[in-house]
Amino acid sequence: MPGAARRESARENEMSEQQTTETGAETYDVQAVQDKWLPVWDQLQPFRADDDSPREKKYALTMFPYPSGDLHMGHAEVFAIHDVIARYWWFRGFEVLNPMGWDSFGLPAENAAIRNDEHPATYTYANIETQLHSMQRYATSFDWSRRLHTSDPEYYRWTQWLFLKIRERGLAYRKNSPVNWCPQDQTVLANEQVLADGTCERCGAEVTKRELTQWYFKTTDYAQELYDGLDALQDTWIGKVVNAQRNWIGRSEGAHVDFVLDGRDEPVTVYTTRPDTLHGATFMVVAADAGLAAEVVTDEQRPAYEAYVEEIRKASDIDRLATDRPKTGVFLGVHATNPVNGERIPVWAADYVLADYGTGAIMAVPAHDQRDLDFARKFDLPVRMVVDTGEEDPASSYVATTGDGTYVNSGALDGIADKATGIRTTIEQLQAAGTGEGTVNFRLRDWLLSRQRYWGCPIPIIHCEACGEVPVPEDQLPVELPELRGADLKPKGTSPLGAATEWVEVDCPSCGGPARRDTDTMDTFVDSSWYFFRYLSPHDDTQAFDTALANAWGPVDLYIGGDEHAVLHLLYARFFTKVLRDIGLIDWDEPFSAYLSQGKVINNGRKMSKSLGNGISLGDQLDEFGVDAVRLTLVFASPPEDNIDWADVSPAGSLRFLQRAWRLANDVTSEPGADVTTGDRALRQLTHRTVHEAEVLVESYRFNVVIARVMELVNATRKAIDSGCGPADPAVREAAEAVAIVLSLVAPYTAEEMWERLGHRPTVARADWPVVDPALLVEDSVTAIVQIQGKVKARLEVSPDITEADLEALALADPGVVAAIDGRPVRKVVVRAPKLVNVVV
RNA sequence: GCCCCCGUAUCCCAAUCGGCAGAGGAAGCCGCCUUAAAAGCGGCGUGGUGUGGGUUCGAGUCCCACCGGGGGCACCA
Repeated sequence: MPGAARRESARENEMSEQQTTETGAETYDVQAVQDKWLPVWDQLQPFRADDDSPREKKYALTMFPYPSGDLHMGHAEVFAIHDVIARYWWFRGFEVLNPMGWDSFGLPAENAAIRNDEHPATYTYANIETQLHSMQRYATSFDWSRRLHTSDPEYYRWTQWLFLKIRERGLAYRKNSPVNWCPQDQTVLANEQVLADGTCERCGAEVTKRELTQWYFKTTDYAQELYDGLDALQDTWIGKVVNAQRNWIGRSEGAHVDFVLDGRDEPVTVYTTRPDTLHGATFMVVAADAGLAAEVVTDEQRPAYEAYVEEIRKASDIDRLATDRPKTGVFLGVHATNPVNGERIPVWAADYVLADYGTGAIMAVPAHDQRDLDFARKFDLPVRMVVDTGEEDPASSYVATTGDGTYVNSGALDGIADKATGIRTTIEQLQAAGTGEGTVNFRLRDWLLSRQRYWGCPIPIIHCEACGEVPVPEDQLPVELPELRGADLKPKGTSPLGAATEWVEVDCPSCGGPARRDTDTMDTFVDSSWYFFRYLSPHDDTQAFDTALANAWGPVDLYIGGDEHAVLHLLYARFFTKVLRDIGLIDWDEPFSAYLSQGKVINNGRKMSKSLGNGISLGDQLDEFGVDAVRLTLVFASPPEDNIDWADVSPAGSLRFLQRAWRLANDVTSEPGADVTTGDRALRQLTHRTVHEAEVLVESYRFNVVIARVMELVNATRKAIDSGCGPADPAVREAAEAVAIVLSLVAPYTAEEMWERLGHRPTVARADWPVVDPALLVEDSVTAIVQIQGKVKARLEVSPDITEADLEALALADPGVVAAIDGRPVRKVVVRAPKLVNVVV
């Protein structure tokens, strides 16, 4: 048992730390320092945000956790990173809103309740208390007065209210459609919750399809704005997240083209990104599972069509998602007319055309689209090249050509050699003829939010046979969950709420007749799409949040979280924000001005997992090395967005450093307030440079480098004490105080202890950030390098404000340089005073 | 297949505007301390920046191609 062995050795360390060394020097007792300061901070409450403060406001936000068990290494990392920023903002004079809460609805609690025959709240709230305790011990700077839980009726009352507001705007609707169904969890999943291999992201079961009537939010109404908004976030959000959102929204430009179908009044509209290849359309394909196919199929072909639909229904999602599987399809017996050349082309149904993308129908141009070409080969349909790219004719090569080329067989386009012109010309033609138009299409679908589970926010709708969907009146909110527990919650394909008869059966609020409550609950992503508004006034029982407060504090200045939410949660929160703006509740457009994602904590190159037996227990690490050393290790290991391999880092080394820093405070012998201007200049310069760099580095999230700089200062101060200006020099005090203050961003216990030993009152967290003296940032002299052909040949100590002419003269007079030039004619001299001279010969 | 990001020492990682490749840590090695070991303290930097081109007085940094790794999207028309 390595864990037990580690705890054993930790206990031995503690015992030895309580003794003093033979020289009488005290040793740093990690646990005692932690026990000492936690209650002091608890009393001082240094991080409570005041809404009425005259200071400039900052909103620091970290994704709130789901309460499953205790905190783990991943939480420890994100809280450590987040705390650097939050504490830094306080130091720099901002009033900082730094709240924390729990995303406390969700499946694990429900599963635990079934397993243990209890209520999901039991598991949920017990874990919240455990995590709260751990977060406090971890010395996070959260303002606990703003704590919230999304599973509290006081919270979900307003989730329901927002749902009704969104519905009033026509942005929530029900529709019957095939949806992703997880047979394991017995619930519907959003597209986002189905992995690329067709399995459930939560339980790994193979996802199937079901026809159900479900609630949706119209995220597609905001597709363009959600896409365009990313431009403004390009520089302040971590790049990969912006890229992931762009890919997810999937904007494409193309055209709608109308094809008249034999015997049908309404033309069929197809979506294409290549309207310029319209002359090469040799057949049309409609999605086999769309209503259109069933409608237009001829009686003669209907049996074949129905057999085909039956066949593809049986295919699993995994089969469907394999990109290299052979094309299948069936002829529908009808023909369509190509609007640009009047040609009649056959209409087929196939499953490679998706019902819910574009119009669910395509024009097939086999010469210039590989999928269409594969289909054409399979069913022996004609292939007509209309863009001559110089490559072999796709009709014989079986390789579709997609590049630029010269148009052929394309009427008015013939001879044009530019794709953009071809597309534009065709769209103009179509528009003039009234048979098509340029359009923009998105991959993004509407957000399916119904879940057939218990432990979530009830949907505040009553279904009445006479009145239809009736919203629960606002004064009757919240619609609280009925008391269900244990076996009542077992998945059975319909929502467990349906079994709570007394709860379900209600009088219609509109007509008073018998009616039934909606028995689904909302996707928990709804809860987390607006929690950052609720933090502004979490106890307000008159409104979801206060508009004035939202406009004062918002948007969030920096949001930190995991990559796993790069698309879903962040996109939904952006959607909610835009809707709330349109409702008139806020006056800004984007919820998170900056976004930083933290990497994962892994071990030995692999994700930590029970099955691999490579898990690292946060609790064990904290017991062995202390909170500060673990926090320091996590922040120092790498830039925040990189993964941290616990096998590559050294919490023992972190602890060693903290002890060295702590010892500085003990060694300082000058009094607080000593006149620093008389202190050792070299050390003072380093101190001021370190503080200045810390500012720049924190603001650019390079926290690992901040720590390296503090380590440098600690090393230099140690040297100054032992073999330099000595412990009484005020510069040593200045350095040690700067170390304590900067270090408090990441190691609050050690910093607090140092601060006290330096003769100050707690808390260092609210001490004055050192004022950087610009005069001390200027070097007394700098080393100028002299290069010949870019190779360093000499170094010169010069004044930092030397002129270019003086530096050049000095360089060319240097004996080493003269020797290196060796009499060759100087062709050019590049001077960058005061650092460099490059002589070209 | 399309789109993003990253390759620096044994390892984790630094390197404002293109300007001396090395700040910090880990490991290792050498000392000091110790009866000894561990811990502690002090010291030592070993590669020329994945590869090949290009631009430039000068490239880790900019451009192109390729290789390797990671991520997003994907029968999305």
